Amino acid sequence: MNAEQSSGHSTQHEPETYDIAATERKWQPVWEELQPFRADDDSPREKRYALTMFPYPSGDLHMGHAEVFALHDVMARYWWQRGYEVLNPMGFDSFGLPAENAAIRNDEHPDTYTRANIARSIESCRTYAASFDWTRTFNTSDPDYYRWTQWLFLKFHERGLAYRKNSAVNWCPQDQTVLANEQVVGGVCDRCGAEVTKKELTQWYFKITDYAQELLDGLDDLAATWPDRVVTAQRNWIGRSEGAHVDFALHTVGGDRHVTVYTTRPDTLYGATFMVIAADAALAAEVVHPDRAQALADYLVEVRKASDIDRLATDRPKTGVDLGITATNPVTGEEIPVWASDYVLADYGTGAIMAVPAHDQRDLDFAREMGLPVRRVIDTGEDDPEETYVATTGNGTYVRSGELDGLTDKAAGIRTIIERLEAEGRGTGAVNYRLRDWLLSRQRYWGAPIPIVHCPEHGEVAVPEDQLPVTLPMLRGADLKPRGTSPLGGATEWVDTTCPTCGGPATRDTDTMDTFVDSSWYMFRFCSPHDTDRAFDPEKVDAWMPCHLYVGGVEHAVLHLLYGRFFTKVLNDMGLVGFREPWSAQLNQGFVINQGKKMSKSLGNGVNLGEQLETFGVDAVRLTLVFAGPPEDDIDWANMSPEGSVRFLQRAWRLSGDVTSDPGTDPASGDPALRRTTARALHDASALVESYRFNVMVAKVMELVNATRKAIDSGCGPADPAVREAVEAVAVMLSLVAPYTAEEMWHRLGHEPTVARAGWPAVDESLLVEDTVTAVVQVRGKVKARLEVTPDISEADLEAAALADPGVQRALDGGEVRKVVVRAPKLVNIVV
RNA sequence: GCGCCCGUAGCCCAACGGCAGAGGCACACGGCUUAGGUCCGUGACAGUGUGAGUUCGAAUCUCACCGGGCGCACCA
Repeated sequence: MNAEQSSGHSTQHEPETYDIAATERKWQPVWEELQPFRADDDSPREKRYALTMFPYPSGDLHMGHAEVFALHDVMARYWWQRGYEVLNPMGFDSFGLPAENAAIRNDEHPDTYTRANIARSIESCRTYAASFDWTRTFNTSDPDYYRWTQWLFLKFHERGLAYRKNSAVNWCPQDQTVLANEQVVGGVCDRCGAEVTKKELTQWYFKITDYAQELLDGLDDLAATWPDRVVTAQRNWIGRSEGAHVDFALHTVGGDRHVTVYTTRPDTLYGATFMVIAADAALAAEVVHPDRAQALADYLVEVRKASDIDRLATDRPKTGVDLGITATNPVTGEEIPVWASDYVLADYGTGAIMAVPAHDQRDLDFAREMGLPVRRVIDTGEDDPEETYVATTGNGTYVRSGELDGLTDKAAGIRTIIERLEAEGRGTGAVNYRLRDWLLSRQRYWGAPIPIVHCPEHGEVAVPEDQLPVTLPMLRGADLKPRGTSPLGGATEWVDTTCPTCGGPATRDTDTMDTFVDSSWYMFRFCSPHDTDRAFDPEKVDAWMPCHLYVGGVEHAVLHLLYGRFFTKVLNDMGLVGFREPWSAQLNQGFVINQGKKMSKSLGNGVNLGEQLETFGVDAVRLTLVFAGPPEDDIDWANMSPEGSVRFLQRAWRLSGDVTSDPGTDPASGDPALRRTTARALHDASALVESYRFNVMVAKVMELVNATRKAIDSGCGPADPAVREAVEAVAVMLSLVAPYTAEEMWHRLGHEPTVARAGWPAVDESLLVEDTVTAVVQVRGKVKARLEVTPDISEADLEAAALADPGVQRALDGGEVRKVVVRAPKLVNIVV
């Protein structure tokens, strides 16, 4: 569809043709003028905060953006129509690697690329008619924003929640920077897919583990309004387990010492026949017998060669070295050998385990490999693991377990052992989490500098708040090339500074923050985006938040969504916000795919959004995406029909030209049947939007359009007030999905812009009550008759009517009626 | 290996335990048209992946299996 074609084909039969391109051009400037979606902090209306994950500014929008913005916009626009004051902001997560890499390639500054892309993105969004409040926009790479990112870092630092430690960290050789655990998926870099290696480095961390239990508990409430998969992913990621810390006496050459292990099965302590220490834990090197030190060192070399991918392979044979020392099993008093292996992780639990080969498959595999003893202490009725090499983990009767012998209850066994250990001072019940602290420093340029100065005298010194922001030095092109250390280190003038405490020479921290830090608090900033005195205005934040709906991709299930929750809890502890969860409800959209596969350059199956918009228009593309199916489902563009969407929009548009009654006509005297259809459509559409069934909502509008067409052509006629009522309802409902068409319809109906703020028509409840209802009569569950009855018919009357029906009588065929189930006024089922 | 979600017409998808079809695409036929479809109308097409069970009644609840998708997975 384009303008030339339509005007060229105007005929006396179709004098009016809907010119999509012209309509888009017509209303855009009008909306710019009206600014119908500017959120007013002081509005007396009830507030709604509709947030969609702000994007990295990649330039033109693509199909994925188009989908999420279309879905999100349905809810934002619906809330406006229902009379809420809606905050629907948009900004850009504009720090990050793509801009930096582009700057290296093009020998420029990342900001140049970033700003150009942001301008294009905003333009695309405006054409797309997303109902964002552009007066609140910001970019996380602007000093006005990252100054507050730095301020928050300092607040965390004050509270001991930002700290530095040395440890083996994830290193992406491609991006030349460290990564948080959350950014490593299956051993590869989440961003670039390169195989992640380990590196021993001193890095900054946020102490998210302090909030592990609360992050977990909060999910119980969110489970009702968040997608299951996100809640599950976060639960898994936090990975709470219950068990015990058990102390073992370790006999080393240098003397005895205690080592604590973490176990979820303290009840199997009698079956612990050896101990394993993580090979890369400092402890292993400390306790190893001198004769075995070389073997351990050799082994470590081997271990470090193995990539995460190798390490994650579950069928990988167990390896390890005997440390040449023994430990005392605290309940049996036995001396058991101590080994080092890479199947024990240094940074989980205590980095050391008690091995119970009979009841843990990993320990059994290791015992088998090394020829270590296996002792069954729970008889589950299955074959002995010692013979089958299959560890038994189920319930059974304790054997060879001292005071536990004869017990059959696992919980009781665990309780008994913990009580004994606690009484003897050899252990205690313990809870452990899989969640690790959040590694936030990055060795790249395009991020917020960490506002810390390192002083030879005073160590880590916070940059005073009044000296924020610590702005990035001007580096460009080759200066930004990754060298394994932060590019900021090369800016010596910037690095060399004075200690805020003593005034002596000192150096700035040269790492920048993970961009996930920027996005962990942006939802607060939107509430007072131009505040120059503070990160956000607590009063405004409490007025708008928590967000009533957060729409975005499920790929952030444990990254952004966990970090943002963590920040919110800390800010609440600091007294800056009045709530502990930032997003009350969440919706994940699916992907737009093509021909069954993810769109990609290599497959050559990409769909260009710009071309689709050019060909079908903004409204039709939006409509297609919303109508395609449930929002969470993937959309295969190859199965979609934007042509059909165009046709429907024209069909709807045409209705607006057929209405002959005047604006403001009282619909009360209108055709009752059409009025009921309209009322029903509005009523159903509300419920459907509120439950995110946007595709079904669109179907309801289509139904109303069809009914109205019929009423005009072969029913009450175009002059009937019910027709105007119906078409106006179509325009308002359509404004959630197809804003241009809806506006044009509204205009043709004789109204002033904008339909987007016209308000949801009030539904006359009496019109929702049907005069008659079709009652179904079943015999043996099969439909045998339909009766038109009043909605308030009594069960007895309905039963009598059903039994009197000739068709039913025939079906009964004289058989004996054993039971009659009546569900007035809809159904009767006769059991013979 | 463990857990979760999903299988309805040629296709995309609807259906408080109660008439399997709301809507759309594609298709066929008719109308309007010099013609076309971006118009109007009509129609055909599934018995709900398979097998059991619960129930007066199952697409819907339960179990098993088949097929597809997702998450977790050496975390002691």
